[in-house]
Amino acid sequence: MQDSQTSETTQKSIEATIVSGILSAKIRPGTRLGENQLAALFGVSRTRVREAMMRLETRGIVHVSPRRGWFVVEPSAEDAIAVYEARRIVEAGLLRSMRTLTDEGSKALDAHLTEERNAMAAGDRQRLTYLMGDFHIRIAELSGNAIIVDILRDLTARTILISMLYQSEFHAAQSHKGHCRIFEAMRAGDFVRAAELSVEHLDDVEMGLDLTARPDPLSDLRSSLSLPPQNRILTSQTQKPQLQRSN
Amino acid sequence: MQDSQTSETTQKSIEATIVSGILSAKIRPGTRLGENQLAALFGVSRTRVREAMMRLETRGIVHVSPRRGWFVVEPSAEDAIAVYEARRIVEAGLLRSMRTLTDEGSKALDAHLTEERNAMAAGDRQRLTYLMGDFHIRIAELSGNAIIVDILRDLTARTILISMLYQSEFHAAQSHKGHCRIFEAMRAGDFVRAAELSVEHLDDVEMGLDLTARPDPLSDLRSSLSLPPQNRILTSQTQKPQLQRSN
DNA sequence: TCTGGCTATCTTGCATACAAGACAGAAAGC
DNA sequence: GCTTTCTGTCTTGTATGCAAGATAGCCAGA
Repeated sequence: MQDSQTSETTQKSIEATIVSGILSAKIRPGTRLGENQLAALFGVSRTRVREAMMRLETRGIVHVSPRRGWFVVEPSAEDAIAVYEARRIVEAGLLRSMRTLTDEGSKALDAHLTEERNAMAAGDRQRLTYLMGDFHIRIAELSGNAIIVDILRDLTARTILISMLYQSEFHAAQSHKGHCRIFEAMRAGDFVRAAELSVEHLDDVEMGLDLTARPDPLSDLRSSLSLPPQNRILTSQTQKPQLQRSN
Repeated sequence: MQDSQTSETTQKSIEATIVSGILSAKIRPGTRLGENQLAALFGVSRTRVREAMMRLETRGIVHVSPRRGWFVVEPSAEDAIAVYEARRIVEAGLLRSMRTLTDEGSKALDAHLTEERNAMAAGDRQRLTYLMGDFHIRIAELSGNAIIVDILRDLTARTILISMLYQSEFHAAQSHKGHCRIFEAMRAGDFVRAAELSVEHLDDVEMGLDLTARPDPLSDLRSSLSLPPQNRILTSQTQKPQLQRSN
């Protein structure tokens, strides 16, 4: 039992480790995830690493370039827009569907916002990045709907990758304020307002991105030669072939 | 190129074949999907079948019972409720986020509704099931956001599995009417109304389910012995161990 | 010096072999 | 007859081996 526990855990733990690495901004977009490397790291064979990679691929977090390797996705500008749009849709829909905020829920969010303040005070940027994303996941958890939680977790992971690529400076205080306002509205029972604030908040963050910054150093050349864009439009399954590494 | 095309296609085609089989109600919940069977069917080795199964598992469509086999999920009553809730959240959020309905979009939906009418007239229930689900996917496609489309496709697949388990009779005419009303509102540019109608429509369909019908013939015994419920609550990743087959 | 091609090496793609659990059905004991 | 145990078969779990593409670096030739 100990053994099967361990091996079952190992299986999903590769996946979970990578996702949480991204959520806490420890893994950058474009990072190469070699099957052999990970296999050695986790003490398993390539087979299981591959399984984890395939699962992450369907979650839109990782991408394989045939016979070159697995890479953490580098969302294009179009991807970034789509991810923010999807988040607005899901989060606004979620908040509008809520009817009450339980006491525990209120406490959980309150504690979370305190953590945000602490991390800001400590200047712990990695932790801050994690918390800023986690706020939205926590809201999803309040709904008790695991499907929505999963969807938002994956979208949040991608959001963090996006901000690592396109966010020049980190307006933590602003985001924190946005979170506080959403929480206020929720506590007041005004979920429609909370939904509106959530959309505004996501808009704010999106506006703070510099989507002209290119993760692909060839994109200007490409466009001046009027070649087709690197990514086909927003296909979450089919990702672009990576033509460059990030370092 | 022909070759690589073919092999690349094969890879995703197992996945796509199964999903479309479910969407058109040709594959029932609880169906066993043996690795060897599928491997023979598609003319590939178990390895690739397994990859497809893993992907389908992360999409919540398939489930593995250790050393027993892969099965199409049989959503529990709780799962069913969660799926409908998630759909209400996403679809309402989606419709509210829309600003215009293009001419092509209008034509596409109109054509779709005609197809629904035709299928009703022809009494083609399988096709009707497919179309009833596809309507919602088409709406998502109008948004041009592939992330939302993927999410709704998977949720729709699960919805169809749910209706195969819990829907005693099929109120096609009623659903069709609901779709028409949503389309009317959209064409009138009233997306808020469309969102409301969409929620109502999903409520209607959910109400038409008999969630006391048991996919698990042991559940009454289980509850009379006051054992813990078969499924932990709504964990989309961790599915229940199947204790029975459907035939 | 620059260009083109060759080769060595590293990567994933895929199939296969073997391990080990689950189950059904027979056989044995009561 | 009923229960229990055992064993053969079928399933997935996992590692490994080999094929084949991609890449980088070297070397030769202009």
